[in-house]
Amino acid sequence: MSDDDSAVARERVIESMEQSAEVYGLSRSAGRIYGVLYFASGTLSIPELVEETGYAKSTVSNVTRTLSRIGLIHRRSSAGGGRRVQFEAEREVWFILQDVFQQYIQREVQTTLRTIRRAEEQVPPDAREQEPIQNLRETYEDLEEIVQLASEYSAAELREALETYEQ
Amino acid sequence: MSDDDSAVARERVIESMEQSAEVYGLSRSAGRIYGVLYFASGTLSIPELVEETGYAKSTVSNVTRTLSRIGLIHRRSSAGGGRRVQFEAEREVWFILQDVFQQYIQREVQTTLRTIRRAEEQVPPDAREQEPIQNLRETYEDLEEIVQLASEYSAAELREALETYEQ
DNA sequence: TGGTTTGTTCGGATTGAGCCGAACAAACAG
DNA sequence: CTGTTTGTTCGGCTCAATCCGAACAAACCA
Repeated sequence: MSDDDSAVARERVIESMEQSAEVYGLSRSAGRIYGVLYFASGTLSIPELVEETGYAKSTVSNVTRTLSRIGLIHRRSSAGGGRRVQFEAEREVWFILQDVFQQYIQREVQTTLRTIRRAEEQVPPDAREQEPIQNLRETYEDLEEIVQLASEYSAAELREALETYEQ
Repeated sequence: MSDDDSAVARERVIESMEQSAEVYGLSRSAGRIYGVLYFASGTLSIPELVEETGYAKSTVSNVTRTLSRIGLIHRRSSAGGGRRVQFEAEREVWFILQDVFQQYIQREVQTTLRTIRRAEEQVPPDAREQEPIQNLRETYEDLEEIVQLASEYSAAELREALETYEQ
């Protein structure tokens, strides 16, 4: 039964997405809802997502909102037609990774860097605390630049940039 | 009071580390304990960490174990002397980021890739599920290579590799 | 040897996140 | 205008993580 095989394979991948979602600070339900949308041909409404995922309507409502906000799925407000809101997965996987990355890493790096800089200004130059703070700031400045540049490249470009860099 | 200023700045940075720890999947206590060790000159024992952080002895014991396992701090078992176990922070911040990165991203990428590959083998080539799975695999293969290469470079090298890559 | 310091392990309290069902609001269909 | 379908919001339940204190083991000291 290759139809069964396909269903099993699909389910495996979606389970894997549930796990990945947890690693990246999202909920399991977010992983499954995205997965169902990723494999769907076209768009799905909230009742359809309830049917496909088994989650409660309220859960689907909440999770789709956060997924839309981050950019993992898109809200297509169909003006006409019976059902109102339709959701579609962002299928460009690299975009998603960038979005998640941005959401969690870039923001963290920037707020941390701001705090460190303020702390460094406050510390007298001869204090014992000056050197470790400066050290911290310098690494985070590198990191900020790296994250910034990485977010502007495609996966293939990034890979090539690293592979061709020999010194 | 520049002494106070130093103390305040130090506290700010440690609080920032608590936050960062949470973002990277560690506990607040882990962030604080690392922070105290980062600013300490030399090593600290568990009782000293209890005194400095305000956490219970059991908490310090558990957290230092996990931090050692990941590589954020180092356990210096002083053979002689009154106190037994001494801890020292890994002060090379880039190493730490690599460790955390490796712990959370690299492992996730590899297990995901394994699952995707298995799923792709299982799916018949003409199935509707074939194309999205293949798409997923290709992006993750790029990602695996990127993460692998990135983990081998220093912050400065990585930054330079990205900055000099123009096409 | 007895007492103290150190470190780990256990059970339990507290907290927060995730999810559900019910209640509600709003749009649509008959 | 009344029913139904859709979507959001609210309160509550459950479970897991975090942290604490107590109990225990082991090393050190007098």
